[in-house]
Amino acid sequence: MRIVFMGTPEFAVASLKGLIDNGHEVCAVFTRRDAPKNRGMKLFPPPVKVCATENNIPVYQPVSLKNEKWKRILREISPDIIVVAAYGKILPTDILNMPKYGCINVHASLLPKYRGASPINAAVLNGEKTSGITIIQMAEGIDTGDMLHKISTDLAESETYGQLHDRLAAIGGEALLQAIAKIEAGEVCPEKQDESMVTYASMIHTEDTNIDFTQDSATVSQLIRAYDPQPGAFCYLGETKAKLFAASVLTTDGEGNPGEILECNKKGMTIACGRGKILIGELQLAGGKKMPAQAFYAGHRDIIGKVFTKQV
RNA sequence: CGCGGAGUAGAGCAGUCCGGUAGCUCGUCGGGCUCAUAACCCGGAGGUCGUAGGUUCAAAUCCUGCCUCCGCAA
Repeated sequence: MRIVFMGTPEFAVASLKGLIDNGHEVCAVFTRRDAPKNRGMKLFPPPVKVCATENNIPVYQPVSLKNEKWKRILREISPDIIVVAAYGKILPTDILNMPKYGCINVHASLLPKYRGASPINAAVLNGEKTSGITIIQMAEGIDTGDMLHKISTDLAESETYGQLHDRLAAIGGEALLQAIAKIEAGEVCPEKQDESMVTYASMIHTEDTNIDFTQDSATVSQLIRAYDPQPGAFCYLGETKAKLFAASVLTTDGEGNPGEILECNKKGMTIACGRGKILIGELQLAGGKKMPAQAFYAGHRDIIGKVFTKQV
């Protein structure tokens, strides 16, 4: 089967590698354009581009697929199927219908829950016990297509976004291969998504990652883990911005002064929430590197009793 | 040249403004106490202060170049 792969970030690399390693014919890779990033606004190639280049697969980086030029190129490649994984662009309807088997998408949630851009973060943020991968037959609209294949996985206690991301990326690769096998064998039975169960996980904004310690410990812990390690949930210690990582719930009851640092030891930093307490394993202050809470305490022996605040 | 912060023992920090003996907490090593310990007590090791120059009797500290790391913004 001739496959065109479309994807951009690290999450998609596992799927692409899975196709390559299992001998599928990946004729071309579409990915977003190299974007100016970070200090100095240097250009960075998307991870998928790096992987494709290493495997000598032609890479295309269109600004918009609506342009006739790209549709023509796709027609020339004439794939049997287009596999999309976190590509970050909308595919026009005529491209969705172009290949024999259409376009399928590797989505990192159990649809119809968490359609949209940040399904993995959303699962952690909302304290889900289970998440997974859904392979869908792409249709118009964001993640609306019929479901072809699903693999679910249970979240570990205090699992972070990063940990779940890596697991789901790997599972995504497996699910994709299984789905393609079913398609090739003609055994797919598309299942409609239950529209009454649909929820959305939209793009992450900075304010979403701002920690509010007046909430209960479970909610605070989930928020921190939902953005751990990237981009990192933040609050302030005095004037200094601080990102907190490796959060877990210590207690779920007991009133406290929200944000107050109660204790610091080898296990981490204990912080009071509106209800209950959480433990923070690592933190990072503006300008500095991420470090274990114990290391931070070594250089800041006066922090017990100080308070993390939502705003300066 | 997008804006800004920072490099001092293995880790985290102070000292820099105002030049003059290298300091703190943790870890580590040795010893002690203890039924025991992540607790406590005593002692030790470990740093050409990122790097290259400059100023000076004297530079972690003042000046200049370079390297590296980090936050913001995208």
